[in-house]
Amino acid sequence: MNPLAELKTECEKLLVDALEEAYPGTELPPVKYSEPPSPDMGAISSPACFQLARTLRQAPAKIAENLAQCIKPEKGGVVASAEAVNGYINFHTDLGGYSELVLKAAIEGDEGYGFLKTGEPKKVMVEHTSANPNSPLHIGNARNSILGDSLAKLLEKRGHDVVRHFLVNDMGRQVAMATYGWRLLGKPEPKTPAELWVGTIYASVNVITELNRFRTDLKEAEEQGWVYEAQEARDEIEKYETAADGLKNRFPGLYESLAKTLLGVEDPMAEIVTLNTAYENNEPEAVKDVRQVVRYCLDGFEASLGQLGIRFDSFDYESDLVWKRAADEVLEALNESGYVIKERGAQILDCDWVARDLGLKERWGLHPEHEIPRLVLVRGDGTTLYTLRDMAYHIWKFGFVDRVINVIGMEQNLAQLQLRIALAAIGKQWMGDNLLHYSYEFVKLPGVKMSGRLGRYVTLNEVLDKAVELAYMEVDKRNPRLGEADKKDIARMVGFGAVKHTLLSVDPMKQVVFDWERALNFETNSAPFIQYSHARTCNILKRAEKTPDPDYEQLVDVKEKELVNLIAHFPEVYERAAEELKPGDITAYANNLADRFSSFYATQRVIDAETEGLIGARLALVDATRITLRNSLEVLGIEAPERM
RNA sequence: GCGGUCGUAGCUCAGUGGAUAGAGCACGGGUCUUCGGAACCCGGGGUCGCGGGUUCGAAUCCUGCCGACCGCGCCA
Repeated sequence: MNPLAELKTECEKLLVDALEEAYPGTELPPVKYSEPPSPDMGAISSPACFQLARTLRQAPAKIAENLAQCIKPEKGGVVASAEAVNGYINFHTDLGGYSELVLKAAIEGDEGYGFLKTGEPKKVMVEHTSANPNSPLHIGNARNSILGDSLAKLLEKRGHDVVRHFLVNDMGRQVAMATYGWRLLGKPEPKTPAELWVGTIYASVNVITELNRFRTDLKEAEEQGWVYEAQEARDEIEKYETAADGLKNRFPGLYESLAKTLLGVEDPMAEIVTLNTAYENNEPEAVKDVRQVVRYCLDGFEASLGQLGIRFDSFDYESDLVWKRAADEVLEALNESGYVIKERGAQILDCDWVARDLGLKERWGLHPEHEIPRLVLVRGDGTTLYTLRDMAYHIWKFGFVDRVINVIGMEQNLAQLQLRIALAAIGKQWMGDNLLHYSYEFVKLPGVKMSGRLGRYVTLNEVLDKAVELAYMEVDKRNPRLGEADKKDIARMVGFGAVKHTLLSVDPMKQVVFDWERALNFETNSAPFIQYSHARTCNILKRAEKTPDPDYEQLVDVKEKELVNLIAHFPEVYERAAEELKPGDITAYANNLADRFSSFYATQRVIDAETEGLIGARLALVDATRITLRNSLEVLGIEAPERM
């Protein structure tokens, strides 16, 4: 299952024995192994001599020499020899034995190859996407969805029991605004795509009311002769007018129709607040309308993400928590904790006090001097704020899972920290300990930031459509005789793969500027490149008419050794990626493997190799590559076509 | 002001204490009598933001500074 681990164990034993012989009584430092720059220098190497240099008071190179001389590989093992180079001890593997061990592990492991199981399986919830249900998913939300789903897959393969949840933020003003606009239009049936249509209504209402507001401001400023204020208003008006132009192009007549209707409304914001309050109070008419608008959006989300194979186990409505008065108990517990301050009728949690009192700063690795801002729980007028509901939501989550991973943008860093502190304040520190905010940076458009309020975004659907269209042209060009259904199927896999790979291969903490060219790149260092390599492996295997007994000793070429080494590393690469929640490690690995395979493919013949034994061995190598590429793609949520 | 994140080739990015800092794109030059050219091979191109420190060894850890972004709501 893990051939590399077997190799390491053997090296470890040889090192310990050699050390005892060369330097009796010396302890081998904790194991770390690295790969030599070239497979010609060995399959694996130990830098232990650098660590030993201090205690033994000798140069690392000298120690390595002495140690290497004492290393006596056993017969039947996979280590053939060891040599000292620059202070490293490089282990060479037995020509046939190691290749056989690795390739058999991959081929026999097949669909399970590399997915090392955890010793402590847990119930884990991954909450991701949770986009406001009043605008379409854009490429920024997509980063969240794709990361979240990949995390879920990584954890599942590790043996955890994973559920995927989506929090429906239906209590906000934004949703009320969208619903209000929909009512103004006479509650029409949505145009498609429905979520873009709803998003346009929402942004239009927002832009129109803001424009009206700033125009009034401007008029007043001009009358009063306030130069600065007037200029400020003019700048805002310009910004919103630009947004309005964009919106007018989306659904003909929609913006104009809303603008006309809103002209007759004296205070639209007041009406939106009224609708929001009615919804909060569970009034049937409001519930019916708001839920309808939310439904339009969620159906769209499910359709877009469903294409990508991303699905949820549950959609949790914030309003349900409100109607159940779930926050009441939480507030009571907080008040009993003694950490709550009252100020002009408001109730405020002193987060810094909690953190100091419970030693959370040290426990969670926060700056000890840093004062954590306090958190208002209840307003002066007695109404509650979001955090209370969020606490109730998380207590509910922890009712059936051991660990929660929230995939949420980094702008919520403080809010998520305060949430954990608040949970600790009411004696639920274990929840704080097991709540991970998986933070990521937003996606920028060249020059501007995306904004739902202004209706300014590149939608996920747009990106997917364009990617698939491009992929189709590519497939059609290369494989014109393929059936139409097959072409479409392949184009879908390739196009979606390209988009996913682009978003997964960049560190989540890095801001990315959305770039069509990069997202739709099909060349080396992309999903299509990996998929293409996979298709090639399949093709070779399909064309092989016979599968002679492999003679692994004939795999002597550097390119073959590189491939064997890479395949051997997959279990550990996966394990690390799953433990550290870094899908990017897998994209890098898969690229590397595909790259090395392409290089092998260019120079080594497989099905008409020189000898029968070599044909068999290379077929095994190709098969193991195929399996490893496919398994890598699987945890990334990218499909592996057998031809393209 | 305080806190967080980021700063690596012209561009987009890998690289969380080990050997000569790597890919792709772009640029220049090559490879097909071929299991699929979405390919392969070669080349130019780097003060790893700047300065100090820790270490046998630092892009990586610590510290100061500079720059970009985010946060510090009785919003959600």
